[in-house]
Formats: sequence, C-alpha cells, structure tokens
Amino acid sequence: MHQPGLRELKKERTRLALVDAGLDLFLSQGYEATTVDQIAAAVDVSPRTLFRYFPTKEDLALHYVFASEQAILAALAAQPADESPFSALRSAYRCMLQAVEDSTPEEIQRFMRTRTLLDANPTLIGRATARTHDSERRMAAEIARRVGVDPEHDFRPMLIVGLLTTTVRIGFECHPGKLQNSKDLVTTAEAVLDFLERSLRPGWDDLGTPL
Amino acid sequence: MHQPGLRELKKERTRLALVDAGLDLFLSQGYEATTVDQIAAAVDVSPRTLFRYFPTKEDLALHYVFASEQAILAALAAQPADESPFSALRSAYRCMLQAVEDSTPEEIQRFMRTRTLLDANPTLIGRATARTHDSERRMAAEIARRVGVDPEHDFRPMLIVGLLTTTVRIGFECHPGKLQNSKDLVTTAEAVLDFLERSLRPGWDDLGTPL
DNA sequence: TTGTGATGTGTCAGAGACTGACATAAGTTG
DNA sequence: CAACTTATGTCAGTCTCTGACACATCACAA
Repeated sequence: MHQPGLRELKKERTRLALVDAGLDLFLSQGYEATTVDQIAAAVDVSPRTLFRYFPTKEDLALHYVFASEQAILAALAAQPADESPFSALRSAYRCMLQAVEDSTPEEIQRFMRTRTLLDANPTLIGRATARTHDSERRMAAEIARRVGVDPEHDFRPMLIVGLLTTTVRIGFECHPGKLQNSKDLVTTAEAVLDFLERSLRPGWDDLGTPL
Repeated sequence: MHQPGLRELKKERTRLALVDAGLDLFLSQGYEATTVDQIAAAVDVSPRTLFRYFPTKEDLALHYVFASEQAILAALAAQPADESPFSALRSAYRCMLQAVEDSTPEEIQRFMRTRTLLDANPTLIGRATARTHDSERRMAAEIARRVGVDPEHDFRPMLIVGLLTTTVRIGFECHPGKLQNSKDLVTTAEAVLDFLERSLRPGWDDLGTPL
C-alpha cells in the first residue's frame, strides 16, 4: 500500500479547508459573488495553488457531488452479478446514501451544505448534471459489461442509467417541505424512485433480446 | 402587429451571420480554440456587439438548440387537452422535428451542423442539457396545468418531462452509424422513444390519483 | 424634408476565471 | 546530510464578459 505521509495529510487538509471556505462564502455571499481570490485568501493560499487543487471554481463547489458519483460507481461494481440493471443501480444509490449517513457529522454537514447551495443556485444544478454525463457513461459501460452488450451500438444501458439518474436528480430537487437533515433527502428520493419503479413494466430492463 | 422594419431585418441578418460564422469556426478549429473576437471579426462586428446579440459564447453555439426547445414548448401548448401527458409531449417533439424538416435547406443545415458540433464536443452537450433545465420546468408547468396538479408539490409532471427529454437526448447522442441527414436523427430518436414507451405500464402517466 | 427621440454600435477600461513558466520552499529517500 | 521529488508562490498574460460613454443609424412626426 501507500503510507499517508505528512505531505498527503497536509494536502488533504488544504483541500478540505478550501471546500469549507468555499461553501461558507458561497452560502453567505452567493456563488457568483464570491471570487476564487477570496476563497484562497480565506485559507491563506495563493489563487494559483487553489487551481492546482481544483481545475475550476465549479469543481470546488461541486466536490461532494462528484465524490458521491464516484461512490455510486464503486458501489455499482460491487453489486452481485445476477441483479438486473435497474435494481443494481438502485442498490448502488442506496449504498451511496447509506455511506453518507454513516460518515462523520462534518462530512454529512458538507454534503447537506452542498445541497443547500444547489437549491439556491439552479444554474449550478445544471452545471452539476452536465459534469455527471461522464459518470453516466461509465455506469452505462458497467451495465453493458454485466449483461454483455456493446455500449457503443446499444442505447439501452445508457437509457437505463439516464432514466435512473434523472429520477434521482428530480427527487433531490423537489422537497415538499423544507429539508434540513439528510433523512428527508433520502425519503423523497426513495418516493420518486418508487414511482418510477411502479411505472415500469416488470422485466423492462432485461436486455436478453439483442435490441 | 409589428412591421419588420429595416432595423430588425439588419439585426436578424447579423444574428444569423454570427451563428454561421461561429459554427464555421467551431467546426474547423474546435469550440474552445475559437475566440469570440474571431467570430466578431468574421462578421465585421465589434466583440462588444456580439455580446449584445448573445449573452455568452455558449448561447451563440447552442442557438438552434434553444430555438428547438422554444418550438417544443409552443407545440406542447397547442396539443389537444385530452391527450395524456406523455403522448402530448411526444407529439410536441414530433412537431418540432417536422418543423425542422419543413424549413429551408439553410436552416436544416444549421440544425445539423449544431448537432455535429455537439457530437464533437461532449462538454457542450452537458452545457446544453444544463440550460434545458429551464425549458423542462416550463414544460412541467404546462403538464401540471393540463392535469390540474400543483407543480411545486407534485414531482410527477417534472418526472414525466425529465424522462422524455432524457430519452430524446440519448437518442440524439447515439447514432449506430454516421448520420448526415436529418432523417437518421429522427429515426433513432423515434426508436429510443419507442423503447421507452414499451417499457412503461399503460396509464403510468395518468395523474388522476393525487399522489 | 427635417428635426427629434429611440435604438444599435464602437471604443475603452476593467473584473474575474484560468494557464504557462520559472524560482523557491518543503517533504522524501538513501 | 545530500540529492531528488513535489508542492507552492509570483508574475505575466489570455479569454470571456460587463459597464459607461460617445457616436452613428433608424423611426417617426411635424
């Protein structure tokens, strides 16, 4: 393996400090109104260094969104091979949300603050979904691998993934009441996913027939 | 009404010239590699003026994407009230595509070149879907109005719209062979939509029961 | 036709997000 | 401690986009 080492510890600390400072400023002054210079100054780091940690201001703001997607991807790969594409994906989502709940209060806090930020900035939601595109492709590739189809010529893996991620996104966006703890988030997401599942024909995601 | 007037004619001409010059440069040098100054210079217009026509470089590139969305929105409003949400949306999409086919060869050309640009720049697809978010909300509002539910507290209109637009997007992105004429585009989009329709339970989009 | 107001355009200065190049500082390894 | 690797700061510069102002162009009515 690879020992953490003082260097990597410091790096991880600054990365977290940058995210925290970013979320602080974004939530208090607004996303557009805060400059990267402000964030860098809050962490006593040069702006150039900030850009070595995060390629763009967006990446800093959406750090936890991307981390969640990585978690889903990992969880998907860990699902038993005999599960159908849709239920494997759904299990992967549940794993990710469970992982959030099981982490430290600080991490949950960061996750929720990111969601609050997204709620206040609809354009950021769009940017997030734009970046999600890449993860979706990877998920579709994994699905395609599982069922043994070619993801380049068969649109169905991509469609299955797209339908699910869209549903989850809408579940996250829509909160009937004001949400503050992570439980509410999971509850509404599950409700929307249930609706989707009820709307689909049993076996719709069985890709046995070659299209 | 409002007579076109010399002024508006000129404006429309510059707007088209800017889009054409933009597509030319984007497709030959790449999207990132072309600067707004180049586009403005190609049309003999100051960069400042370009930004008065299009708020961002992105808006210029995706002009026809946004125009299509406007068309879909208009077509949706024109659908008979007794059609179910999903089939009304699907009809609206068909109307839009039909309108493209019925327009002048130059317009079809621009539409297809925009698609080629999107195929070559996956990040632009993301940006386009990000902007689509607004149209989706409007479509959902229209669906909600038709069936008489509150779009703020009922996620189902948004979900129906989201599922359909996601499907169409994936249909557009995936072309088994190389596509060059607009017919191929419509064909694959229809195929993906057919798959979606077959996967869904009849009456799934009947929002009679109050959630 | 000419004057008057509205509207489009060019120029300029500047903010803000990023990038490459280089020197310096710090951690790592033997 | 020395040599190597890697992180950071500084600087100059590009590109997108904005506000302010002056000037040109078009519309409309007397």
